[in-house]
Amino acid sequence: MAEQMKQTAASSLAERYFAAKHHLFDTLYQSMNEKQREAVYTVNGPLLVLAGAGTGKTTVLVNRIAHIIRYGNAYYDDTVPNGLTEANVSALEQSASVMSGEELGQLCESFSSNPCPPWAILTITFTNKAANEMKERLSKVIGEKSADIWAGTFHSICVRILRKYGERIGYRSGFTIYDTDDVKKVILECMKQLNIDDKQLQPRTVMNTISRAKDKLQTPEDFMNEVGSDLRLSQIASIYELYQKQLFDANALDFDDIIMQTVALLKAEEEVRSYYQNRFKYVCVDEYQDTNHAQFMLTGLLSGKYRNLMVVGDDDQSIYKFRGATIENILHFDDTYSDAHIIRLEQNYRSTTNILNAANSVIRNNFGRRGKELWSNAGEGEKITIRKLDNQNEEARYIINKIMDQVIREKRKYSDFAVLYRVNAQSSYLENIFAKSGIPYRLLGGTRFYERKEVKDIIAYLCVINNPSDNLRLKRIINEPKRKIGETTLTALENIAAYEDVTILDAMRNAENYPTLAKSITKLHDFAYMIDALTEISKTEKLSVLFQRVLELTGYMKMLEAAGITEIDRVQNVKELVSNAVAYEEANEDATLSGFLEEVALVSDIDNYDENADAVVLMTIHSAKGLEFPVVFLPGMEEGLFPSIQSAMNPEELEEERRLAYVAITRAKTRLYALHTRERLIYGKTNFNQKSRFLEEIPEEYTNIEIPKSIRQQAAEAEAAANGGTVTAPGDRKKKVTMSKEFFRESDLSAGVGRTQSYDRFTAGDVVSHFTFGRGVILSVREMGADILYEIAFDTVGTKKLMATYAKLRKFDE
DNA sequence: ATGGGGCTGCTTTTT
DNA sequence: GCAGCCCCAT
Repeated sequence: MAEQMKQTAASSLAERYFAAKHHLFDTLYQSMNEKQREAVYTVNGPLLVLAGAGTGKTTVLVNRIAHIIRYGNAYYDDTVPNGLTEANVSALEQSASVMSGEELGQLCESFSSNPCPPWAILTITFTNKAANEMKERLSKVIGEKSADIWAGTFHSICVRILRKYGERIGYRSGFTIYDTDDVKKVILECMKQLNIDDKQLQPRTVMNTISRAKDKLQTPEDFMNEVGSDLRLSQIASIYELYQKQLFDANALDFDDIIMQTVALLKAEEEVRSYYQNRFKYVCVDEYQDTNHAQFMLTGLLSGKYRNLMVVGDDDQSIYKFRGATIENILHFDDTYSDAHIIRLEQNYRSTTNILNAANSVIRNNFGRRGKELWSNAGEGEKITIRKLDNQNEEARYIINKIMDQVIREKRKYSDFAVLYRVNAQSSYLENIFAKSGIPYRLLGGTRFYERKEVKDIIAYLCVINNPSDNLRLKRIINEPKRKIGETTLTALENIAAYEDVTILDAMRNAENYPTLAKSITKLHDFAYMIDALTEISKTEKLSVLFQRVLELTGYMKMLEAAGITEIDRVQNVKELVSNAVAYEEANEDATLSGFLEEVALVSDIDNYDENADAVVLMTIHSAKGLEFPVVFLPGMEEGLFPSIQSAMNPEELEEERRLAYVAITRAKTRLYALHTRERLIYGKTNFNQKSRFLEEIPEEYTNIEIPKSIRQQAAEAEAAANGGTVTAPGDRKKKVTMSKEFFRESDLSAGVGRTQSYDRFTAGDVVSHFTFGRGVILSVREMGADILYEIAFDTVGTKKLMATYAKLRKFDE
């Protein structure tokens, strides 16, 4: 009897101890909601976090990692300390309300259970930007220790593994990474060799098919066995085989190889596998909805020993199916990991309820979801503006007017605004009009920096220096600048190289031994020796010195400079490349050529997007994933464009488009404009598109459909206000428009920004000052309709062409 | 070997 | 609309 009493007392003491412990942790993380905390505490075993847009998943990831390092499995640990007394427990119970955050943190350390060193944690993200953000936030929370955490993209982590152990599956160090451009060239070459007509079988299709095969970890043999008697597929299979051989011979990997070969390495080499499996006690994967099968296998392998695998994703934001992402990874995570814990984050901290309700109503039309409804207590907010414009230029002007209006009236920053569109092709007209407006903007996407010819050329030189087998890159630069080494000589070189089983560069060094090269011996020797000399320099000198020498010795800079003004942009780009190399050198103590080339191969434009720059940002919806903006414009919400014409037939693709629409809507915090036009010029054709079905899916209660005033109405107003000035709408028809006394107004068809009643006229040579660009000198003046196009050399931003009505120039006075 | 001119064909999203 | 390709003339 007495024994029993004692036990009850002990267990209730233990219960109180656990309750107090939990309460202390809950207080420590009181800025988070219950679900978020649950995710932080759940450190052991497979964990799936379904995190809707804006639900604070990065916060969860960062805090969970910090928690693992400091406290381990403290929260769910069920051991009761020895000699627990009533006094201990009451002390704990009272601590939460009296302690500071720091003291609480200290106290909680006493509950630690298997805390984990930072080097045993791996976090995988999708973009470098996300990886950097993760590292930054981690270093804020846990300080220096964060440097030891492995945080990177799938590709950067795999490259790191391959650099270390790739030799075990036949890759030499210093391997090259081929981008889509390179891949296409190799594919075309393979097709030519195999006598497959590139008109009957599109290289694009071949590339995609091979890429999908690699996502599924299919080797050329696997693929060959699977295709059966299908002619097209067996053609692709033979291309795949040859392609893979060519890449391997060039010591090169494409993007898909980086993942696939790492998986192959981990599967084949027990020693390597157990090295990483022992090392990584905790593995976290962000954006899990965008992973493919190979990446699924990879995370499974890396976390294989401890099985502490956390994946975070949102099935509703899966928008990369087209490049092999399988939403099944997230939909079936709990099939594979039957003991998986699942947590849903549904409280949104980003947007107003009107925006969220609109997003929810759109995504609800998709089947095959895990089901999730975002909510927020940010208040109802403004309704979504839906507006029809006449054409894409009016649409762009509408956007500019709204931005200028809100910058002036609401004191918003330019960086509060984002213009998000479906296809990059939309960027050109937007950019044109933005450029004229004088509004600072940044355009992401389009031709990327590292895809520019001159940049790729210089990189190609460095690749050849780094990897002499890289024949593709060698061919790119062998005659750039012109060295009079043409098609004939090159073919001869390739034949010799293949026959002798040496590199093209070797064949060049030994040119004198081959009659077919007789005419070019000196030219070939010169080139090979130049590469040799640069290779020597690369071994002893710093990266920045190597860069200078490459520009000099190859004659590349001279070639650009000789071309004069027409190539001035290219000179700039090359210089920017050099400064990137210098920056890389400064940021990395052990800066190597391989390392730099690797970074170059794996960065994207979005990684360089600087959130601090005060500029409107223009980009595709895909690039905007993970970002948020107070005000978002969605131009081109039209059938045929969004959803795109090619998805209309296919229900699955249509669902992906709808998810993309969901991503687009949920980028906005407080204000959203969805725009569509009567006619649209795109890809050189004018289309008359219906309003997008996604807009029809938003209930009226959340939207405000703006009706433009009719032209007649405007004319009447103009009559009434006799003090108005005459302006001409860009493009055409003179009409009278009232100019308001206000700084500017939005008038529906004319749409101009800052059309003051009159503006000064300048002539070439005048010194002017601009709202954002500052001081500049007028270079040229051109009448354009009723407007004037000024070319102005600004002190800070270089030469720009601005329309007088938008630029709002003032005479410069000291 | 090179450079220009004209033509075709392709345009969804990108680590 | 435009990039990249091919063919032809130098």
